Amino acid sequence: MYQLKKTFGKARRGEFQTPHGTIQLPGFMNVATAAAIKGGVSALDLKELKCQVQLCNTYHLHLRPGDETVFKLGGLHRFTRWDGPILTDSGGFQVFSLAKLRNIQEEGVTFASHIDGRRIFMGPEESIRIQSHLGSTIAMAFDECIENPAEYEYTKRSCQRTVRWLHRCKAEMDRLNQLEETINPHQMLFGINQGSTYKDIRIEHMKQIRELDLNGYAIGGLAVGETAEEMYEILEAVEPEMPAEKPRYLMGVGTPVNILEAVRRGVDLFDCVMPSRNARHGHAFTWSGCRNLLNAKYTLDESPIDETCDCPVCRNFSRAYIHHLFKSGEMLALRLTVMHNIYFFNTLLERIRDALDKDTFEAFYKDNIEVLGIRI
RNA sequence: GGAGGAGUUCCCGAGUGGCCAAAGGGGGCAGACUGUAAAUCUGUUGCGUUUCGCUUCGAUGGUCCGAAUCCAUCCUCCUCCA
Repeated sequence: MYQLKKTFGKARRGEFQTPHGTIQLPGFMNVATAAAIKGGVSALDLKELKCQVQLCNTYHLHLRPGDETVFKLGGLHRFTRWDGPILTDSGGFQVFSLAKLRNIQEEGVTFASHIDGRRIFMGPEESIRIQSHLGSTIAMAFDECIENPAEYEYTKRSCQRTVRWLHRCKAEMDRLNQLEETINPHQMLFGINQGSTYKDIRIEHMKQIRELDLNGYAIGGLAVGETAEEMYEILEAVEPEMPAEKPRYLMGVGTPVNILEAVRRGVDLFDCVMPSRNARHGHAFTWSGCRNLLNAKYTLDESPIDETCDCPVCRNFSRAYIHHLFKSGEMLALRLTVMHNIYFFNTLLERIRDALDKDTFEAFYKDNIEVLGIRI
């Protein structure tokens, strides 16, 4: 259940009530693909890092340990010891990212497992069944995330199929939520808008999927090669067609600048691997730009990653120490930098919410939009 | 004392007459990363006045139009035999 509390222009300050707690919006979801945030961060750390929601992946958990296994272990919440909301991605992104290993048909998609090469079939029903087994708070519809650039006619046909898949997802979810053994009988379903960079297809697709009265709506297939400007234009085109009384989720996005720009265009929810993946490569986000802790200039630098940050890492450790840990191949380097970056992204969204609450969003935007994009 | 083997650019290591400033790793320096096939990938790594010049393959001397590569002497290290 979504409650819109305040707006500034298109920007929305809201709350989303779920069976696992209320998500303050705009919000960031922390990506834990295989039921763990890469870099060694567990549910024990997440509260301290201001995490509201975890995102796990249907495809990965289906392959290993298997959704049946997670089901037998009581679902993702019990398995990972995270009691807050969990969103599961449907496997739709793997239709895009595993392009060389898959084959798309009306019924669904056949993948060659990236682990052992065996063929696995996943369609709307399979994806929803797996997500039901995982017991996530929010399930995502099974879609085709189209690569960029895409041909107009192909995009149109793909989106029509994604609509048919969405109806099948909804029917399967309604059925499974009725079953007695279902872990989370109140599992929610979000639909996903596609259409590549074609605004007319995007708009038409959005109009079709909003008919289903789902719990939320996502915009997918962005940040896959198009420019940031193109992405913003698509957001501006699609946003008026999105239901105002439902959360809006921009999938896989993005940089701090992307997030700020998207909030300004009416988006409520984000997820991105960037805080964790970039951290593993030494890249830290700060309130004065991003820095690479592997750079030699940090060898004797006793400052924290970010002088203005009050995360557990910045309160205790120096750039010089973390630089050394990276150089020495210590896994603590990854853990500390991932923790900082996750805290940074969650704090970014928290400050956006504060600014909306205090009617200072425009000033916040102006103060930060330039600096968040620079390299230091 | 005798016999054999080896010394290559920051490190390991390929190269046995010209296509060699010298493969491949590692290390160093930097870059990329957006619903995670990613603790991954890419570039670069002798010096300079940079479509060219200079110095460099243990040291010195030599053969040759041309030497990391062939010859001589020396230095250092390793293995085996006494």
